[in-house]
Amino acid sequence: MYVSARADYALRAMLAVADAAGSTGDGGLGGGELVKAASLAERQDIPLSFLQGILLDLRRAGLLHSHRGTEGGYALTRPAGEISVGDVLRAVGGALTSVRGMPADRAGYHGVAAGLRDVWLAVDGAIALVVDRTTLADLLADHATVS
Amino acid sequence: MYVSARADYALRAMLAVADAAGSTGDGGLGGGELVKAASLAERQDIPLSFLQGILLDLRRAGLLHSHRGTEGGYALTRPAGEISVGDVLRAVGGALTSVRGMPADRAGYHGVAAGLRDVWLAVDGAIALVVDRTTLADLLADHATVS
DNA sequence: CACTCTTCCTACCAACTAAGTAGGAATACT
DNA sequence: AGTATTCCTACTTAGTTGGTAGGAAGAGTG
Repeated sequence: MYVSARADYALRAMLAVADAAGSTGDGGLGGGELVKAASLAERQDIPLSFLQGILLDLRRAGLLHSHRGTEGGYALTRPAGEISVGDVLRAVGGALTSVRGMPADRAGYHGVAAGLRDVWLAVDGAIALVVDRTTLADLLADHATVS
Repeated sequence: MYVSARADYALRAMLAVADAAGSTGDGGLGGGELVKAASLAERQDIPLSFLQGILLDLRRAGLLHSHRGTEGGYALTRPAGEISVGDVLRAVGGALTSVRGMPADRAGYHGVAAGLRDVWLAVDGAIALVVDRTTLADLLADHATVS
């Protein structure tokens, strides 16, 4: 699996939004506090103008909602426990597994190589199992126990 | 997971070599019949000069041995049942999972994103489980039952 | 209305990688 | 000597990734 900078930044930004909302006392139920892009960029060391494009993707995917103006910013549309890592990856990245740039399920093998398609599908399923089971809340909880 | 053209071709070529050796009656035990690069390229629709570089990688990784000259070609160094898909992928591709071009195990997260590293390691493990369990012989057997 | 702050959106640039090509040197057999 | 094949290096080309710039549109304030 290749995790692009875009996908990496997207996850870090989502975690930072979830953390900011959760730390204000609403129990991480989402939708509360608005966080500004500039604040996210600074807290996770992400180039601001690059981050803005990523946040736009996340909003279009329905994971964030935003508000403009002086008191504007971003917030989760759902509780952190209902947003999985896979949701975020698919919002910015497309397919989890790709073969030569194409999604794994249309490979076009012939002859003796026909079985390879099933291997890629099995890999895709195994990845999905991990990333769909892990939620943002899980990751935040890990962090809390460490610090 | 991203499967590059190189990795894809490598697997198809290995399968074609294994098949050619197996169909000569030695039971697929490897090391027998030599197959020419040109024959592999034609049977699996791979650009010949590109394939030659890939075969070189596979030989350097110890999966193939080669012989030059008029009756030259390539053959497996081990039986097809002892070569896994993961062996081939690692021979041509490097790490199975990478984050922004770096191997998954050195990510450098801080703050609230610290838990991400464990996610990537879990993904890497899940992929490895699939590709290390599947051997070339498994894939050839699948093909045999279909055709 | 005028002003400020923020998200929104498009276009663009530089660097890198992947995919494929070309041409020849080394080796093996006849 | 000659031929066939692997071996190896350098190169080209096209696409993607990571990142920047500059403004338009909306939201609040006096």
